[in-house]
This record gives sequence, C-alpha cells and structure tokens, in this order.
Amino acid sequence: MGSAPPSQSDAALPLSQRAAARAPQGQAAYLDGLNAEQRAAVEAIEGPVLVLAGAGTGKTRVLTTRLAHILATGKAWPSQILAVTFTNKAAREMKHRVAAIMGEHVEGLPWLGTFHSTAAQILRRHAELAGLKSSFTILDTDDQLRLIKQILEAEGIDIKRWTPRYFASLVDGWKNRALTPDRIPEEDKWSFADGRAGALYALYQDRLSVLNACDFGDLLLHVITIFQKHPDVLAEFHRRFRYILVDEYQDTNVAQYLWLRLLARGSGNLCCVGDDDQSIYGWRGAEVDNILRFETDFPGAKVIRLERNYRSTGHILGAASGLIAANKARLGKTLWTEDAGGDKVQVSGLWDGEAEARFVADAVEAHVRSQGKHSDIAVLVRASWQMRAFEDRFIMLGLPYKVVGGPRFFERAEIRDALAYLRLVRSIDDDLAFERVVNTPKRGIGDTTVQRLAAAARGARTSIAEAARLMVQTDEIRGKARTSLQVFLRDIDRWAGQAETMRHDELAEIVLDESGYTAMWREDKSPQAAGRLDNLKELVRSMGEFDSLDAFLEHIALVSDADRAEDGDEVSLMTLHAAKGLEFPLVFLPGWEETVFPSQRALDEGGTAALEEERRLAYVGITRARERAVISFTANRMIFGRWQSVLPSRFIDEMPPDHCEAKSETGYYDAGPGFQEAATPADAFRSSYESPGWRRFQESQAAGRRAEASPVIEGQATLISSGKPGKFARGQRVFHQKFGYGQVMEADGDKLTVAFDKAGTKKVVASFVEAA
DNA sequence: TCTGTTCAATTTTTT
DNA sequence: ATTGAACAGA
Repeated sequence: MGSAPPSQSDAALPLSQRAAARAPQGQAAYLDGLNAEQRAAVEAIEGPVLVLAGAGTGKTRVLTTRLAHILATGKAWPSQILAVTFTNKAAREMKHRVAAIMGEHVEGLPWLGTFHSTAAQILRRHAELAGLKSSFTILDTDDQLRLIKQILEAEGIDIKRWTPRYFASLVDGWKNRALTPDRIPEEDKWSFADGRAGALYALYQDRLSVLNACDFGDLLLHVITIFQKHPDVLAEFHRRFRYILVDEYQDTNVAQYLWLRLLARGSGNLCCVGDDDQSIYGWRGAEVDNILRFETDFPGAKVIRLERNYRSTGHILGAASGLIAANKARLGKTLWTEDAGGDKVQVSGLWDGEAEARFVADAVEAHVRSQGKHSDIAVLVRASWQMRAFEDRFIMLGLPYKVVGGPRFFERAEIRDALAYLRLVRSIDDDLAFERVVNTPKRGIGDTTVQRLAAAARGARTSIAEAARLMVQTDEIRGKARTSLQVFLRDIDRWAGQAETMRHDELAEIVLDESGYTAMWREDKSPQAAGRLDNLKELVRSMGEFDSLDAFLEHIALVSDADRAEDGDEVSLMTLHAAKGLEFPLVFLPGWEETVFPSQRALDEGGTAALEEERRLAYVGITRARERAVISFTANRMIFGRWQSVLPSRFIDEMPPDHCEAKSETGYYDAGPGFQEAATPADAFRSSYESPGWRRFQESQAAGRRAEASPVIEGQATLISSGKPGKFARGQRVFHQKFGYGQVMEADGDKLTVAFDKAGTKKVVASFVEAA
C-alpha cells in the first residue's frame, strides 16, 4: 500500500467517537437497520468470532460496522486495530465505508490493508532480522521467473524438461504452506530436477537475499519466521493489535493462517468473516480447512451465521442453494429471502459457441429494449478463452461491453519497462531491472554481452552494473556494445543525479525520453503502440500522486490494478473468479458443459476436492444475480482449435428443478411434452436431443454453417444500405482499436466486413473503425 | 543482431 | 486457433 504506516501515538479518542457511542436510546445510529445476526456479529467484540456470511448477506457492512463499533465504544484506538483483506480493492472499499460511518474526524488510522501490504510494513521495520535491508525490493512474478530461470540455467538444469514456471509454482506452494527450504518434506525434493528441489529452493532464497529482494510469498514467510524467532518483536505487535479483523477468511492459505494465529495470540480478539461456500482459490493455496477448523483452532469461538440474503430472488437463491447442497465439505447454511418470487433460473441449450453468443447478445438487446441498462448485465465465464465469442458478437453488433479483470495495468510490458528504468535510477545495483532494459530499446547490447557481464558479476560478487563499469575499462567488451554500455551507464548516473533535485514524475518523463524508450514506441507501427504510449503517460501522471519515487514503487509492487475510470453503460464480461463480490440484476452463465465447467483440468489435478470447488464456483456465479440468471450450454464446442461434441455440465443435472426452467429461445426445435415431466433441466435437453426437432435443428444449423456469411445482419444491412450510403468504401484501409489495420471487404451501411492484417476477417460496426 | 520458423502449451489470479 | 518462446539461419 502506498499509505504511510499508521501513526503510533494517537491522541485521546476524539469527541465525535464518544458521541457516537452514546446516541439516543442508548443505541448508536450505525447499528440501525442491522438484523439480529448482523448485530450480534458487530457486537461480539471480545474473543474469537467466526462470522459465516452467505452470499449477499451484508458481509462488508458487518465488517465495517464492527470496526466502527470497536472505535465508538472506546475499546481501542484506531491504530490498535488490524483489518486485513485479500485485495486492495476490498481494503479501499472498507476504508471508505469506515470513514463514512465514523465521519472524517477519526484520529489515526487503523492498520487496514491486504495481508501482503501489512506484512510488508512489518517486514520493513524488522528487515534486518530476515537478512534484508529495510529498502528491499518486492519482486513480481515476472522478475521472479527470470531469476529462477537464471539460477536453473547456471545450475545446468534442462529447463525444457524442468521449466522455470513449474519451479516457481513449487516455490509458491511451499511459501503458501510456510515452508522454508530446510523444512520442505523429503518427497517434495524429488518433485524437481531429480531430487534437487530443496537445494535449488535454498539457492533461490540466497540469491534473493543477495539482491536484497523478496517475492510475494516471502513477505508473509519472513514475518512468520521473525515472529517465531523473536518473541520480543511478536510481543510488540501483540501490544499493538488489540483487535484483528479478517475478510474472506475462506481464502487464507497456511502461511496466512499461521501469521494470523501468531498475531491473535496476544489479545485473542480475532474476528474472521467468510463463506466456505465461496472458497474458489484452492488452486492457489487457499485452505478451505482453515474456515472449517476455526472452532477447533480457536477454542471458545463464537460462530455467527448470516443467512438472510438481501440480494437475490427466491428462485435464484433456491437454485444456488440446491446446487451447493451437493458438496460434502461445508459448514452448512440456509440462505433465505423475503423476496420469494421472481423468475426461475433459465437453462438453455444451444448448438455451438457462436449460437450461444448470438443468444446472449440477443437477450442483452431485448433487456435494453425493455428499458434495462447494459450495465445491469454480466456475462460470467469459467475461462477467459470463452470471452472471445462474446466479444466478437458484441463488437459486431456494436454492443458496449467491458472486460473486467484482464491484463492489469502494471503488468503490461511497457509499464514494467518504464518501472525498470526507474528502479535502476534509484539503485543501479538492481540487476533484474538492469537486464530488463539494458537493451530496450535496442542498443546493440545483446544476450552474449549480458551473459558475460552477469558471469563477471557473479565472479566478483558484485552487481551487473558494477561489473559493467569495470569491463568497459578493459578490452573484454568491444565495439558497439562497449560504447552503448558506456553511454547507458553514464545516462543512469546522470538521471540519478537529477533525481536528487527533481520531482519524480518529471524525472520519469526525462528518463523515458532520453533513454529512447518513448521514441521506440512512437516508431512502432503495431496497433497497440498508441495505447502503450497512453499507458506511459498515465503512469507518469499517477506518479504525481505520490510523495516520492520510493512510495510510488512500493505502491505499484503491491497494487496490481490502477483505479480505472469506472463504468459507462456497458455489459460486464468476466470470469467467475473475477465476479466474486459483485452483483448484477441479470447474469448470463454460458458454457456449462462437461470439460469446460467443471473444468477437466481442475478435475484431473484435484479430484473430488476440485469438483467441489468448481461447484462452489457455480454457486458464486448464480448468486451474483439479483433478478435473473440465465445458464446455457452447447452441443458442440471448439476447444483448442478442435471441434468437440460436449455434454451438458453435471451441474445442470444437479440444479433443483423447482427453481429452474428449461427454455429454448432459438425457435428451431420444440421442447415437446417431455419438458414438464423431466426430472432435471438436463434431462429435458437430453430428450430433446433425441427428438426429431433437435435433429432438424442440427441439420438446419449445419447447413447454415456452410452457407452463411452473415446470417443475422443480412436483413438489416440491406435496409440500412438502401437508406444512407456508408462512410467506408470497399477496398478502403481502416484502423480498429483492437484488431489494428485492415482492408474493407464489404460495406453495408454501418456494418463492415474487414480483412485485418493481423486479426483475420471480422464483421465490425463502422463506428468502431477509423480511416487509416 | 535480427528475422522467420517451428513447437508446445493452453483455467482460474492476488499479492 | 492462437500465442509465445526457443532455435536456426542471414
């Protein structure tokens, strides 16, 4: 987090807080409108408490109100409260909501941040106990991977057989389980490079410490180690944190659990909020067990269930509850709502992915025609490759949409390059940054040169930059490489000098210009180049919001998404994972087929546990809907470039029939009487597959597939083209934001068929392209 | 050093 | 189908 550590000495509780504590009728205003369970969860301040908060039961409200309540009753000063979340977004939201309840007058700030940012703050204070300087850098996955690759190569390991990525995932797994190199189980050592896993892990840790760097896992792991080895340090934090609040407890991994348990041993006042039914991050180390075991781990714990749902209609809730009931490993909750009626969950079968996208897009348009907004709607998919079909269709129709999640701002190559320059200016010994940009833009300093420098640096136990300084004096490096290297080193020194006096955002601009980096993208003719330049501008702009370069770098190391300008009126397209915590009046859940959802890969790797997690994912998906949920599946799907016929997901079988209706809006086949008697929606569709109607459907589709160029827009297109002439003519060169340059093959009013140079032939709406 | 070619991989994602 | 990364050749 970019925020400074909370102040350590708080003044006495401000008046506003005392007043809030004694509102009329002996009840504070912020407690109004809470139901009995929510209120119990807010008021049970002492001791361990587990709040099992089902979907849509007001979890965040309880958490923030509870925090406010602790302050208002004068039990603690802000700085004596620790509140941890998983994402920066959640932390931000909580800050806002606490501020809204308490007013702006609260003095001092609670420790409110992610596990990682909180751990980073603690670690900066005691870095020397972990063999680091408090100025340590935090590596992201990209740096981490390159470092691992170097180590493996230096150790003569065949990185084709043993990929750096796989090793990184092992390291991640160990750190998630709080295992230092000396603690990993014997059999794990044999999981990589013929028994060398442990030694390589140790080597990697050594290398990190030489670089004065941490990966994400280290932030927690180092703190745990420090707490275990230095009781005095732990005691300091016990004195400090009198109340601990944890959001999304079902997502914690072993390391986070241990970290919390160590901290909570002080006051014993630990409140965890979560929902075992929404645990969907097992694949990255989350242990549902943590939440299932809470009462054993913290004896005497109060468990409070929030079961009243304020979000969805009865049918949606009923469908979701019925589905999740198939899971064995759960604590069990019975969600209910006063909003009993509503539409049943619609389940529809389509021919293939294209038909499904058409079906969804049509339903979106219908919703908007009946006075709905695009922003009411979300399309939630299992895997991001499924988005493609919807994007294509939306683009073709000109439906406004946004992809939520997706590639993050700070992970984009141009941003990471720019940051590497800045890191280098801050510390020229940052080898990973050095290697990243020494030849970006191209300076004639190739791989061979860099390898030689790196080898020399290892030999002399110095940084690469230091080795480079020496080597340009000798004849070991000659020609172009030598001159370029000299210039490069001199540039960095000069910028470092300027950094002393100049504002850091100004400096950034100078560095990017003088290094030739901006010029590199200006000369780049690819369709993304303009966007990249914009991103760089945005980077410089956002730097201005921070006090120093260091503060900025810390911020971006731990915050992966820039605050994007929020929503216009757009359909949201995202993965089920990205949808957790969100809600929409109308939710589409396409792709419910075996192999796709539940994901075959997950099942292969994780067995029953993974199946249950997939089911929880389905549950999360359905419970995002406030008014209407539409599930769909197809008979055929192109997967990895191959057509496969697929079966409806087993989750469709498990959907409780009372809350669902099997519905076909394609009009190609009639459902027949079987629909009413069918035990489950899937049965209904299975019988319909056998029916002559289905066969007709299949045939008509197969025929259409061969013949059709643009079956849907044809009618409209002629209409429009007879009306007003299009702005674009056949053969014209055009530019599209997403697909780049191309040539118009066909122009029908505002519907164009464009052969893009890179992206192939697509149908797009004219307003989405400009003349090139 | 650059460019074209082949080859493999390919959920989900935060920090 | 698509993408990225590793390798061979100019």
